[in-house]
Amino acid sequence: MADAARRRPRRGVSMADVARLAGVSSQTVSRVSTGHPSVVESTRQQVLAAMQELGYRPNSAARALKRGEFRTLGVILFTLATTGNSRTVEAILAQAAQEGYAITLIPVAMPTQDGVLGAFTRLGELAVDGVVVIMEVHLLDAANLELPPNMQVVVVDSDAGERYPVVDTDQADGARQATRHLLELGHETVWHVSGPIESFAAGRRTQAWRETLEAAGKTVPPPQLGDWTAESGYQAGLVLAQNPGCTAIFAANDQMALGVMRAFHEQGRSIPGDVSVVGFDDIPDAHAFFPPLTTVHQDFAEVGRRCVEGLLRQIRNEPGSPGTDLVPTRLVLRGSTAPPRSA
Amino acid sequence: MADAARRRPRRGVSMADVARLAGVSSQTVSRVSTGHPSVVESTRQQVLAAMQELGYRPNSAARALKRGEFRTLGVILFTLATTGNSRTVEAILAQAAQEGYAITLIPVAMPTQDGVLGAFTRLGELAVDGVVVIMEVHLLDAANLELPPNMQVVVVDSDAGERYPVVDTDQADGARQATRHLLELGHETVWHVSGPIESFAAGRRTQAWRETLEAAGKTVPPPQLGDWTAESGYQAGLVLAQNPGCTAIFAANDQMALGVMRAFHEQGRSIPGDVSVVGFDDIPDAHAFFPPLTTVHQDFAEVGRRCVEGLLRQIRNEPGSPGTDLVPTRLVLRGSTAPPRSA
DNA sequence: CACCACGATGTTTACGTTAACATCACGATA
DNA sequence: TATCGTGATGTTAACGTAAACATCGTGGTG
Repeated sequence: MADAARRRPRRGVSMADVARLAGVSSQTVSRVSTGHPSVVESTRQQVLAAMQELGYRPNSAARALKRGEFRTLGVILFTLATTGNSRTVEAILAQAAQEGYAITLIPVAMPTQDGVLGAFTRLGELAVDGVVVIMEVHLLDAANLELPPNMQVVVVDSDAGERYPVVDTDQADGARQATRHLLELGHETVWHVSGPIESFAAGRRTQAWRETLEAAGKTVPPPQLGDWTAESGYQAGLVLAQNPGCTAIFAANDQMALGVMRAFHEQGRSIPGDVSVVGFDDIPDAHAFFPPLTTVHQDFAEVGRRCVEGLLRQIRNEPGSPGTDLVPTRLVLRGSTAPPRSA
Repeated sequence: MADAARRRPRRGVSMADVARLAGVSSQTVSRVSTGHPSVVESTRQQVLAAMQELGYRPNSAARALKRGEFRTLGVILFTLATTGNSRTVEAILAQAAQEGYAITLIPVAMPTQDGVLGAFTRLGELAVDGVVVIMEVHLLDAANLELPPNMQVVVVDSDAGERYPVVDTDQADGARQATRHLLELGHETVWHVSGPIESFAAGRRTQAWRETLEAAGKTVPPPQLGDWTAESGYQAGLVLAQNPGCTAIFAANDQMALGVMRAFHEQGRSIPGDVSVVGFDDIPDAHAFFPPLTTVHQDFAEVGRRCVEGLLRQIRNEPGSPGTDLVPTRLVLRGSTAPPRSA
């Protein structure tokens, strides 16, 4: 065990070491390492053998220094705990890997915990060629962090369209589809459990819900304010369950819909018999809820794909389409919605 | 808009540029940049002003090359889609940030998609000082990927204790607590919905469930095989619901428990009246399930903390405790369990 | 047979930073 | 006043790689 530490050389094996052993120049080693064509097969084999023997690994710092690029993208976020964030990151990860890029996660502590970031206070030191910001840009400002100048940026879920290219799910259209679906089933109006006010996505969903009701000439009930958690949905559900006139609910995400449904179950109200519920996100569990949840499907994979493509386009200095890039949503019909009893 | 591209210099601003503008040597710029004490205040201000004006950002590749370390840890995983993985990553992220380390995510495509990884075929090129492997090490082997020699490694959720340091939740104890709880409530025996066979964690949970039943002299019903998804839990639930003797179920994770409960609800069987259900993980939504789920709480934050600490200890060549580091679990009692009707 | 083209390989240099050492000015001390 | 120490700043070199250029040998062509 103790020799494990001893065995580890302070510095790694370099091209020069490999070159010496293989009896070639280090440039030839470099050529083998990068797959350059003009190396004769016999030489290549010698070099590969030497690499193997010494356990050579290219030093990516030196490589990045020489090439002027890291082949790494940063992702700035508050948390991975929300389904939306982790799925977006996963999609970005997949797409970036395909393009030969690595992903570095950059957590931003909330303003209240400032200083926790330690060495990362200065975003500028990051070894990345560009960043995807998965949060409200103004929250970044609030956290007293400034995106470095000359840094390529794409923003998700934000109103930063003026300042940066934005990729986002078509929040408004999704909310519109959800609300219309409930109206078309014959419900008098649709009640709403919203996300937190500081979220741009939540704001857009609420706004589209309101506009859809108004356009249909329906009354607009006061929205219940939630915070994305199932618990907040439960609390909202307890309030709504008091109201016998409430027969249709649009929750701004699936977790809150889950909480709402629990509240109604506990009150002995049936879903969708007494009340219809629609969510937003289409998390993997949504179809296993009781009843399976009708919800707005977000195409996170597509969001991730467009983020990476947009960012790489900027990095490669290719012409890009600025402005907001909207990824369409679609309503997935399941068992949590039905016409009202009276209909 | 077009000038945004033009404005961007091909190469960044270097210390030499700052030094020239500030009228000092680049070494002094370096000292300011790294916060070295022996720089007189007036000089410091000049340098800072020059940095500001030129938009200087230190080049971390050069820095890493010089220092011989990246201040970055890699996390190797298949997916972020499972709650366990994303929460573990989040915890690792938080702890690493506190230590001044960045996190690079390294997705490993399944063997069937080999080649997709492109530039990452050779794990060795990664710009990391060490890696956390969140997967079965033998699966890494199957994917034809080899951990580079001389790379510092910590493994989560694996049986690799012989080859690498391992940090893991105490799977066995959690499963034991869950099973015992149901037996103590008076149930004849406990049925089980397991995770996929290739998962070490799933195997340990199943094994501990079986041993607990045997130790109590109970019959061991055949486990239902799931794959962590709510859908597979639902399928298992449909099977178990056929069996009137089944009054207590231990599902290997919360999502499958969710599916199981839906199956029982659909059959008109009440929970916990007719059947008690226990999950594993304690995902945030678990207390919003209907009914709120009794489950085994995993301390992901602690797992992440110990991973990072263990890895940094290795990197810093400090004496570490090898072997498997088990993080305790605890059973959280909620509304999905009760004594059997007959009791 | 002289010359040239081309492919394989070697040599030089620069990427941006920082450790180590060198220098310099200034004030304290004998 | 000569000397020395101290703290601020400058100079040099090296980290590992790869682009650019240089060299060498071989085979083809007029």
